[in-house]
Amino acid sequence: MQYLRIKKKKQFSKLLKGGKRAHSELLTIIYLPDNEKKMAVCVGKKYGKSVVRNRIKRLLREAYRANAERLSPTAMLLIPKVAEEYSFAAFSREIARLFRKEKLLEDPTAEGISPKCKAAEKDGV
RNA sequence: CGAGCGGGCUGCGCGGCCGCGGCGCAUUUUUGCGACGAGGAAAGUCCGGGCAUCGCAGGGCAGGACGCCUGAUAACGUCAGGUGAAGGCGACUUUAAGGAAAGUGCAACAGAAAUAGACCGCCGCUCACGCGGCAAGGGUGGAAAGGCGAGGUAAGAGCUCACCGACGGGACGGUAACGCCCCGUGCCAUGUAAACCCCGUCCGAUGCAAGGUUGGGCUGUGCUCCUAUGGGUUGCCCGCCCGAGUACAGCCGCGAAUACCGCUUGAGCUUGCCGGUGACGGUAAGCCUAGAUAAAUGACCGCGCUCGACAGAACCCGGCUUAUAGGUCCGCCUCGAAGU
RNA sequence: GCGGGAAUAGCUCAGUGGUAGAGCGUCACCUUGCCAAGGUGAAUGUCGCGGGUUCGAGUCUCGUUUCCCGCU
Repeated sequence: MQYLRIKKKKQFSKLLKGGKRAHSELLTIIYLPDNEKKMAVCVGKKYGKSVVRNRIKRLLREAYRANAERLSPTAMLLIPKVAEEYSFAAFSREIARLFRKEKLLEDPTAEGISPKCKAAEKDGV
């Protein structure tokens, strides 16, 4: 599953200015239609030490990757909320829910999620 | 068997599958394959270096750091071995440990008195008031003119003597710190130098966001400060150097907190041998072991167990300090109890 | 990443090594028919935390925690 990383300051300010926002209990996404799939993760110092911050970034990137299969070309910024614990299953479930809610999937008739997420949902974490 | 002391090692493992980072080789333009990919503290940024730029190839003042001795080292505030002191029955541990006889400051309260004296007291003279002698005892304090015993005395006092301590001199051992012995001096005088300070040793400043290359070139119009009351150079002084900053318009290549270099082969790691009590040094062979830049290690499944702590490289090394679930090993180590 | 600084009463700040203070706020009383203003009095600190030096640390010193600022 290919996607690009957002790196330039210009792209960030464009996204923050004109992007649409969607919230859930665990995270906020800011997105804007683009010609390619782009994403970035935003984890500042308030989340904890470097080990904790790295952990959050990895979990978010992996959760995005697992759900980005049928995503329409969109630039997206993922911002988690401060919590005691962070888990992949919860992030993945929330991202999938937000994508459906905001109708960002290319084929809206197919309600299917990746088998990985189904397993995660079964665990009910 | 119990309680300790000192020192070291390790920091979940195996397999499958999807994914990430740079590298190499193919493929030729985005894919495939391959090996590699965080730590003992990567942390705090407390010291010391390398490297780079600036200054100078000059000096002085100020400031800072360190401080028993010898050694190790590129260097250190680090390390090793030793000395003294303090603590512990002991194995052992801790130690910013020069100078108070260069000078200055401070020592609240209490206490008679804080570097200087006599409150209670003791003794002599006197009917008494009082005068004189004394510093043993009491009391205050962190500290009150070495300690303790004997002689001595009116009472006392190193006044005298023995022992211990202090100071001075000498011999011996040791590279030295120092140790030990002998002789002498009755002992002119508290503590604090992590108070100023003195003595000795060392230190130019700034830090990879250092710094370099590209980032256009040319032309025109200007503006600001200025040949010394300015600017730069280290906090200051002497000395030294002299131009600097910026706006607008035009043409071809259009990302600029960017791209590339610095950027990982180095006081490197492993093993053996040699020298040294040791830190460490020498030598031979082998090895290449992260290099990102909105910043790489994650998700899922299966198995095992003690159910996995502290924690993530950002120019690189040597230390220090702080955090750390546990597991495990070593020592003709120490103490206690019981038995032989 | 690199370099600086701060922490004292509820708040804003003082504080030579010797009993921790000021202003505002709080509480009680006086004044008033009542409130405000005014007056009188009182309470309030592990001096961020843990060692060390000292007879004695808010102060000196070492470590540590949290916060703030500067450098592109």
